[in-house]
Amino acid sequence: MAQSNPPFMSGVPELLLLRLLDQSEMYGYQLVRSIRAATGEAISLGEGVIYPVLHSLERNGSLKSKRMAVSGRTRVYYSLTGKGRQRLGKLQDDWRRIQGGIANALEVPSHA
Amino acid sequence: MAQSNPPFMSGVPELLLLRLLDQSEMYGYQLVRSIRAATGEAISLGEGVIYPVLHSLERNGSLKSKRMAVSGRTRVYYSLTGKGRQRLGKLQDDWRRIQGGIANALEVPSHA
DNA sequence: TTGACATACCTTGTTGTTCGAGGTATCGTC
DNA sequence: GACGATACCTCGAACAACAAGGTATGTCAA
Repeated sequence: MAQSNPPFMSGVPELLLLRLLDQSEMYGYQLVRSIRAATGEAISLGEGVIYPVLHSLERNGSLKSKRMAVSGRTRVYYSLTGKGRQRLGKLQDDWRRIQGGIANALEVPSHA
Repeated sequence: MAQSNPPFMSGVPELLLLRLLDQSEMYGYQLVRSIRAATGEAISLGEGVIYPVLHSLERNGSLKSKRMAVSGRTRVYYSLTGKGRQRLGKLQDDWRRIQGGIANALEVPSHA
């Protein structure tokens, strides 16, 4: 990971993408902005992250895409497949487990 | 990351180590078990993760160590330095930001 | 006494994946 | 006709988590 955003980001782009696309189909450039909005500006992912993840998700059958021309520009809309929904479910479970585990570890009375 | 355990683990070993060592000094092998306990069995890190992180944290001045012989075996006890406490603070902030951002994204009324 | 298991330390190589920087092209507008 | 926004894309670097493997000592039971 060439982080510039701090750590804790592994798996996050995939989770966010699947989650947003489960709500409505979207195209890449739109997802870049939606992620900022959906996370309350807490997380910002560049196009250099979004597109590769989108492609690999499509390659492994979690997403399907359709190209559409909108006022001269081409957009590639992505939506979830059954496999994608399954993958989303698994990632959400994993996330909750890790998140809960860390919450446990952090909530213990502080040393200071 | 060679994940086999699921994703979402980047930065987590460092955070957990610093957090536990902020509460009391401990040695590596003990930390392996403490992490399982502190996270309610949600997170389990092998020695192959713990020791390298411990070493790199010591190298960069976040931890200091002292060797102690206990009933024939050598233990290396680690404790936080000022820099380590600072690092812990930063990581906790980062974690809370990411965690909050994802919570936002996930809590939106589900599609289904 | 030997075998197994827990304790306790360690290193190596693989592998994925995030990220910034860079690249193309169209549209609107000033 | 230049600029910024829209919209797609690729490449290489850096990092770090992980499994597997390696050493050695203590304890306990068969």
